[in-house]
Amino acid sequence: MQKTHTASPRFLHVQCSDCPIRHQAVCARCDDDELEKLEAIKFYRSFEAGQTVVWSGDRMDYVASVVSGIATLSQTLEDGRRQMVGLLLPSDFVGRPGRDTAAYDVTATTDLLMCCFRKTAFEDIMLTTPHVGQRLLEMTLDELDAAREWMLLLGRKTAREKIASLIAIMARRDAALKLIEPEGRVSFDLPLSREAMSDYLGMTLETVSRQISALRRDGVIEVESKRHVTIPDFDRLIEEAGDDADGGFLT
Amino acid sequence: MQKTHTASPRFLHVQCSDCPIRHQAVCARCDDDELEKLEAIKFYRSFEAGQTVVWSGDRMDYVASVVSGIATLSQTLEDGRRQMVGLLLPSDFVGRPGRDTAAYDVTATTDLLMCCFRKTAFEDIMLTTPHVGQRLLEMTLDELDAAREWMLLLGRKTAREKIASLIAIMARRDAALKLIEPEGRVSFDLPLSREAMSDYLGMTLETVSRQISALRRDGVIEVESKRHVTIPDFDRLIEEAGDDADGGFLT
DNA sequence: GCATGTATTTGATCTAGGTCAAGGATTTCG
DNA sequence: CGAAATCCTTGACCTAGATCAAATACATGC
Repeated sequence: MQKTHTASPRFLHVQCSDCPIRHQAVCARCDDDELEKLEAIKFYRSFEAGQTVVWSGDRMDYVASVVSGIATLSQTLEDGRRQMVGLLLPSDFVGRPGRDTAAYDVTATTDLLMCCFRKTAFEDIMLTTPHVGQRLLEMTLDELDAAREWMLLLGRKTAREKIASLIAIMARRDAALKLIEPEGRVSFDLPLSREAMSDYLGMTLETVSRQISALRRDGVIEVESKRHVTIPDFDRLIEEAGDDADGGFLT
Repeated sequence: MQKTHTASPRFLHVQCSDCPIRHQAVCARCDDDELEKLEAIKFYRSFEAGQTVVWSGDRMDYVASVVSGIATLSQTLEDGRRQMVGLLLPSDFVGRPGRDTAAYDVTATTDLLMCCFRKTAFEDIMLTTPHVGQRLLEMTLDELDAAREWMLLLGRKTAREKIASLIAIMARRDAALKLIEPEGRVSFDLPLSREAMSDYLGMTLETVSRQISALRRDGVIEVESKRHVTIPDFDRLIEEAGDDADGGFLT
């Protein structure tokens, strides 16, 4: 499943970490000329943990890429039930060319730095620079795959499987950013609060907490502090996640 | 939310129904020259209701667009739990340029006719014809939005809301194909079996059946035969679906 | 150090929806 | 027409996870 698409956005991010503009996966294939054009229309915005970047329905006249920190996309029912529908880690892209209002609430989960491009100017660049559009298509298709894996999780997995899946996803993405292969023991910080996890998984935060405790009791994970976990045996975790062999590129 | 992207794939389908090749939303903006190139690499495939088009992981060396009938994309856990992750109605697109194996099981729910394009040839056309890629990006972004609305449904809606949502979605898509606005009374055939609905909604077919009965008892829908329903008051249905005002372009 | 506030864990209970099982209703095919 | 196969409905019961409530950890500012 993953073999064919050569590079994931995260990976590109790491690859080019010495050059600020190349942090933007979307322009990974740009030459210096093109980067200059992008440079001209870019600006940075930063947010504190907990701040809202935009509300669903608000005008959003830029597209952006996460430089550091974590943001979430979520949807809400009028009575307040909330479902996360996107998790943005460094190098992930937000915003939709061709649409001028945000479709989801975008929230900074940690302190967040985003590199933004004015939308209309970005659209112009897309017209003259086909590979930016092509790259965006690849990224969107990856996101669609992730969303569909996520749908399987939401619709059919048990609470325990959901938690195991999420921990595996976070471990993998963390490892990807660090360029460490997830072999054997893996140790990392959970970037999400219990509440955020519950929004991600479509369950309550109490159930999240209980299942984490259960996985700890059963030796699937070790919990050093509330936020720091170690996975003694990654394969065991994957098994608990109920995933198909190859398992997720869930964003 | 919907205002900005000008034309949905379904709409294009209807608009161009006199020209077979234009059934393919992806080439809606092609000129005659370009259509000719597409014509050269296209072929048709048909399937009977219940047949599998491809299994997840199988080689798939074409991309395709549904001409008539209905297909589903679904994912399965090893123990057989199944989640539908895509519903393909006429004019919808399947397949991913740049990937050579199917990521999901594709199944014909009804008799199905697909218009296929050899993948490598299609990719070549994409390189020389930017607007095909652009159109594909638009369509993919629409699908991603649909997937995310679907995630909200799977993660947070009650059984009753799920059924109401699904009926609303099917009614809307049916209406879109017929170019009839869903005002007042709407009457149509459910294109899915109870089991397929349960795969869509992440619940059991018994619960699907019970909730349909409940909505009938409460006068939200009228059920003429197992498969034919009438919606006396569309707004009432939307309210039952728990949706935000604007409500779904759920595929 | 102490008060205040927020995040997390854990317990006790309840319920929506799953599971198991039995009947109807429709279609298909002889 | 009747047998067989599907598909759908309904009932009785049970469990995973929600809900309500309390206790515990961990910060932060004073």
